[in-house]
Amino acid sequence: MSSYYQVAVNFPKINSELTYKSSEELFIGDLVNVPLGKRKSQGVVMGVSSPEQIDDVDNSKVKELEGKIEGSFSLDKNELEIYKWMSKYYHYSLGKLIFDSLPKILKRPKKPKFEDGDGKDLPFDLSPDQKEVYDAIESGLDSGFSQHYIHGVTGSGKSLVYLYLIKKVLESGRSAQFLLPEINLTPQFVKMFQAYLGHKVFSYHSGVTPSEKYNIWKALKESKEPVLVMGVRSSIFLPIQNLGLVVVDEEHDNSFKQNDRCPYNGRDVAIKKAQLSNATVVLGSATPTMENYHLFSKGAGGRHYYTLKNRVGEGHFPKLRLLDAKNQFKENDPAYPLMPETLAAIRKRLEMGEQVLIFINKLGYSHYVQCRSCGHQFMNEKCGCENNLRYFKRRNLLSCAHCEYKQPLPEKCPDCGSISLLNKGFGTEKVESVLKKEMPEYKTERFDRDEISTLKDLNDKLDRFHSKEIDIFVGTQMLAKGHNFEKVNLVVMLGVDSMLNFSDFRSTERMYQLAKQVAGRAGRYNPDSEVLVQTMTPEHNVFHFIRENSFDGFYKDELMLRQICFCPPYSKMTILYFSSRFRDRVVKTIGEVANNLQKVIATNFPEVRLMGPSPLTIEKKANQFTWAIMLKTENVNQLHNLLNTFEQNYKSISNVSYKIDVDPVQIF
DNA sequence: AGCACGCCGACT
DNA sequence: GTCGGCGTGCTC
Repeated sequence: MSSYYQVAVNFPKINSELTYKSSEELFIGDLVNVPLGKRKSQGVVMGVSSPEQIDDVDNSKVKELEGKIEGSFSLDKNELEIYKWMSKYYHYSLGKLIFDSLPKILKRPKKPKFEDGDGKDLPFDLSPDQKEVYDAIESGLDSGFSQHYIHGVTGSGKSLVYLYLIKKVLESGRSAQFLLPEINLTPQFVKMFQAYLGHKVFSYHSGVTPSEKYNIWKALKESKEPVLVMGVRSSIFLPIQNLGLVVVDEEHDNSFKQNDRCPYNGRDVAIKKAQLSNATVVLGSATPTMENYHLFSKGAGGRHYYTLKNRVGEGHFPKLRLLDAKNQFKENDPAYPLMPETLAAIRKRLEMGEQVLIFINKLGYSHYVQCRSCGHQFMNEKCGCENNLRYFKRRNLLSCAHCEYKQPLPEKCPDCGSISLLNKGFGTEKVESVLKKEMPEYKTERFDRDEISTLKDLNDKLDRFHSKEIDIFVGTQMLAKGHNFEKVNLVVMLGVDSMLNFSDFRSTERMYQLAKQVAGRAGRYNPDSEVLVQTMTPEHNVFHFIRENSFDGFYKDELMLRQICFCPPYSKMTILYFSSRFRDRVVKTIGEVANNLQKVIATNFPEVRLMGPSPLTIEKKANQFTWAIMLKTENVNQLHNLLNTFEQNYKSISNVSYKIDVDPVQIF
């Protein structure tokens, strides 16, 4: 006799379980092949029932499933729980979420090779500050779920506190998970942890091959001994047994947010996972997100908050110097975008035998190219995105930031034939070329994605900088994270105005975080180190708080603004996106959806506010037009119920597809 | 998301 | 007659 099974199917639009029958005995969590319409798909067994329990589906429609997936293993209760929570919270198909998150199931994986840690004695004692934080967290390690935040300035030794806590947890026989951004997960960092822990340490990131990922998965499922998993966002799905501690370092980092497929935030999933496992969770950052600072510093819901205010040893904080860049440049100024004071400051440092870092959050030579006589802007029709093409001079390419489109820069304007083309805006490549011209006696090189594509490139560049073969690094955010440069006491920030003008409610927060990170790169050993910022708005409040080194002041000021605009942490936010190849269809559909939602809100969910619809800043990307509706509320239940109502009633007319982004990080 | 089905215009 | 372009509907 065959049994009936409720299966979560790997299919985007199906977020309810489908019923199949099978003569083979299956269990909850088994991964199976299933027929779906005229095709085959995969699924996860979520429930088992006998024939008489099946009343909600026409019995003749129930199909036979095709058995377990070869080489697969079953998901345990903990794994299913976190996936189910995510599926509900992010309004995303459970089956698709699971199959997107699992490693590729291999029939013939390579032989695994895992090494135990060395278990050396810990090299340094904790400082009194660090010890205090450690003791407070350690005392709760055995008493179930608890949440902690370590707000520690760059160089305050957060990592050492993590290391001590992880060691303690492993010695008590439980496992630990350490989540961090890709850029901080260097082999050296992993080796450091491996050296002082007497247990297995798994490292999980984009460089790990599918075969190794599969083996780590399998090893964790079978392992009973305590392990440490150090990994990026996706490592949150690894089935770590007997989890006692979850650490999320650089909690504010945007790389924890996934943007394609299910748009989850790995940091928030990590907190939920710790809760479901009765584990301790520790978040850490030098620049907390407004949301978490608000929750933790108030001690909401029994959360704990600690600060580490001092740099270890003789550490110093660099001073902030602002240069007003208003009306500073004439067209074709040879030093553009570097002001005379900036050049002088750089030269002075170099003459003292120091090195200099320059940050620009933009790649390339110019932001866009414009014809001087007719004003034509280069945004080729062949590129399916409605925005200007960025210019890369060395490769002589106009390239799109949103798709793969590239073309050589034409000799003359396609509209009027003029050969006078103007570069507007600047990026790392432009600044590099200006410095090479202005200071040929010093060696300037770039540190960005354009120049560095492999780990080897990265290490080579860093080695050459550390050995003083290079005097000036011109880089993007790549340079702002994690590195420590002894001979650098001047960092210059350019192009920050485009960051501050951006119409995202988090733009000031991001400016503050970036400036703090950048400051953290320099001046640990020198009392007169400085961060020099060229800006059109030196009077902006954010600079005042950076200069005063007052994060409390900044957060207080910013919280007030968030309250006024009813933005997180004072509201919960969700964005609904609608896309189609045809603009009129998106506009029509989203208009109808907004009207219907307003009606449902008025009758059932009065605490939800709807804004829009409005087009994205770049309305057309890769030949798809996208518009959005924003929802804000303090009432999380009403928001989720409204989204459920929408999903049940939405019928895709003329192929307009939608995407739900709960807790968005990027706004349009 | 894909894939089949079916409707319609343009072709041998 | 029939090829193919694309709008519509469905997945236990």
